[in-house]
Amino acid sequence: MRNLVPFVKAMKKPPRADAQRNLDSLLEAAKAVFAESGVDAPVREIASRAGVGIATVYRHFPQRAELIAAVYRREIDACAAAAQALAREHEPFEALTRWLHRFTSLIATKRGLAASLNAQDPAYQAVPAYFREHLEPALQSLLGAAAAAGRVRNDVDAYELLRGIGSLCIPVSEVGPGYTRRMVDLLIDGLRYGARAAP
Amino acid sequence: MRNLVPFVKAMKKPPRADAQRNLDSLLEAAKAVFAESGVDAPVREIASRAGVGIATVYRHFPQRAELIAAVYRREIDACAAAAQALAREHEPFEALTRWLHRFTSLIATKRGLAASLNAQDPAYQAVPAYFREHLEPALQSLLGAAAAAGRVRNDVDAYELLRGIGSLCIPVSEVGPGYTRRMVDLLIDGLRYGARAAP
DNA sequence: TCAGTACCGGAACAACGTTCCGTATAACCC
DNA sequence: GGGTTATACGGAACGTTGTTCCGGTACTGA
Repeated sequence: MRNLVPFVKAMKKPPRADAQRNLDSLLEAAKAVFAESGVDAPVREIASRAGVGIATVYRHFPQRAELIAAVYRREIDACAAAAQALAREHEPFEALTRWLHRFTSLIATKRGLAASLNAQDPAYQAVPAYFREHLEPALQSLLGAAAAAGRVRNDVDAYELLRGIGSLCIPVSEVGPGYTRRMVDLLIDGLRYGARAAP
Repeated sequence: MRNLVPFVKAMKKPPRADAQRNLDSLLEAAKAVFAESGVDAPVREIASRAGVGIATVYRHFPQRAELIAAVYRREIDACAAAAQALAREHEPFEALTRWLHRFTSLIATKRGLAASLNAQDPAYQAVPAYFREHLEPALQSLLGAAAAAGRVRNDVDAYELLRGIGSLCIPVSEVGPGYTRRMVDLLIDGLRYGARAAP
């Protein structure tokens, strides 16, 4: 039988029951508050909705960005996972555009998420980091496949494209509905301009 | 001789000499502070640099956006004026791209300006308004000429393009130098995709 | 049941935008 | 030049946020 000591050492004690309860209601409250007031909602509002003190929020999430990432983790992971399915079911360019549109609505439908993704404030830095870590590989492969098929140019960096679309998802005043979609499509058409089949 | 009364009535009294002095040092101070700390710099910092009280700032510029617009008014106007010269000296598509790049650097080189251009806070609303009023007509004519020449598609709205580029100018972390330029060029290539000569 | 400690809540501090009001002074008239 | 008035001034004060600190609470394990 293998020596279990290293595993036992690596295991950390489970958190206290009340701490876990608080964490759960915190995530639930944050999700609700983010939905109705945007991700910049005051910490106090999230805390009071969760029925906990302010310090409890900071104890679990020293940086606001970690809370944001935790709330949207599932959706981000699902978006990343969708890339493989799309690649199987569609030809490369179609898969790419469908995924980019999915990514767009992931970001654009959460009020303030796009803005926080692009914020300079160091408290938000973990948000783009989480996005990069999970979504860049997904886009990378779709982009590579479409380029190999000669449907898009091959000189565009996946992460930069991710950030560019993220910027275009920031809501803007005085524009008609569908603005974000039109701009993202324009960027996608830019990908197609000058595409050449691989030699 | 024409009746001068309506004109006299329309003329407003010149401001008090000290008020004008304060306005001047305020603009100068704001320009300096914006350059070194970005356009989000605290009002107190601008006031103290100008040697005036906080209330004086608010008296002249009730909305922060008005101060921003006032500081950059000259550069915005110059950018608008450049459109005509470019249209004279270059063929339509070349004129369009040169102008878009000029617009890009106007925005991207002022720290925080792009972000304030896209902010949702109503206190910043006058910034996009000023940009729209002065720059949309300029872009409109360049875009129309390039579309008429069949060099770019004709289904893109000038104001939306302005806002899209504005969003892409928001600085982003973890990307290499030239990111903004690459994204703007990608958008421009999108304009070219599917262009048809006018019938 | 009881000790020890992990965890809690809210007061407290700092930074900022914004408003208010008593005071100072430039402009005008005589 | 001197007095009067409207204009403009400055900074204190208030409300809202992010963030930290600390005295107290209550869960866990024996």
